[in-house]
Amino acid sequence: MVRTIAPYLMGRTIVRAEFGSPWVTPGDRELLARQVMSRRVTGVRRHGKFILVDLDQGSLTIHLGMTGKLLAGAARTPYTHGFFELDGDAVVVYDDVRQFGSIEYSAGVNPRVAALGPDALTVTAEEFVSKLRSRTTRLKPLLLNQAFVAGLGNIYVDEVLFRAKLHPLQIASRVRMERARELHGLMQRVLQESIAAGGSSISDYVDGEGRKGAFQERHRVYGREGKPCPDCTAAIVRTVVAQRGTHLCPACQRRR
DNA sequence: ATCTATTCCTGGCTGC
DNA sequence: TGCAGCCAGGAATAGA
Repeated sequence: MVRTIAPYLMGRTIVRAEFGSPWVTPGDRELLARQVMSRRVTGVRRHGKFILVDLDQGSLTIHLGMTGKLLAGAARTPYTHGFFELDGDAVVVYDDVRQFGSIEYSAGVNPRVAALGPDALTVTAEEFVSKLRSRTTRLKPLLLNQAFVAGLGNIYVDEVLFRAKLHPLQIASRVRMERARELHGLMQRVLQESIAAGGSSISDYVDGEGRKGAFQERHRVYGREGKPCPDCTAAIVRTVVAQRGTHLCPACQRRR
């Protein structure tokens, strides 16, 4: 999303902003509009799942939640909860059917971003391995924990654990050093492959220009319950771990 | 520190 | 065809 929306925001000045949903933008929405009005976008970055739009004063922190989208040049819909008009007649809207996303302005570092762990794409193997092996919790909830590593969601945790041949309920501290190192490498590889494929469009996700991704076609376990494991042909199983649908190959990912 | 259940919202799908 | 019930890429929170 950041890669496709950045060209539409970078260097431009916000000339008008409107916000609608009290869920996406709690508090005073007119104040928020005034805070971003006439501000120039000096950077569009990401940390984990948070999109950081740096302004010449302060910054916007955007989380897409489950169904949020930033769309360039799109018309408003009943699901448009944020509207940005920029100089040069550019328009960027924030659409969000379920309204689990958020748009926040902060003068300094957003506190929710400050609480995040290192980004999954850039954390070093050394840091990842040592942090992982210091925790006594199970792998899946740990990898979903944004304060541990920021950026993995439910799809990618399942996909990464499958590729690493690790069971989602395995205790993190009991993963051997070498396996933890492999897990780190696979985590970054899967994320990079997905980004290159435009992401996973299960139902709603599209990029800043409205294009669907293709990585869902390369999922090996997520959403493939009952289908053959790509590695051993056993049937993929769906269970629930940490209240989240969890997909795994019971033969390849032995619990230990 | 870790785990569980619950909550926010809407739409799509399944089964009766 | 209609409707109830359940499920969904997230994350905060309360209580154990």
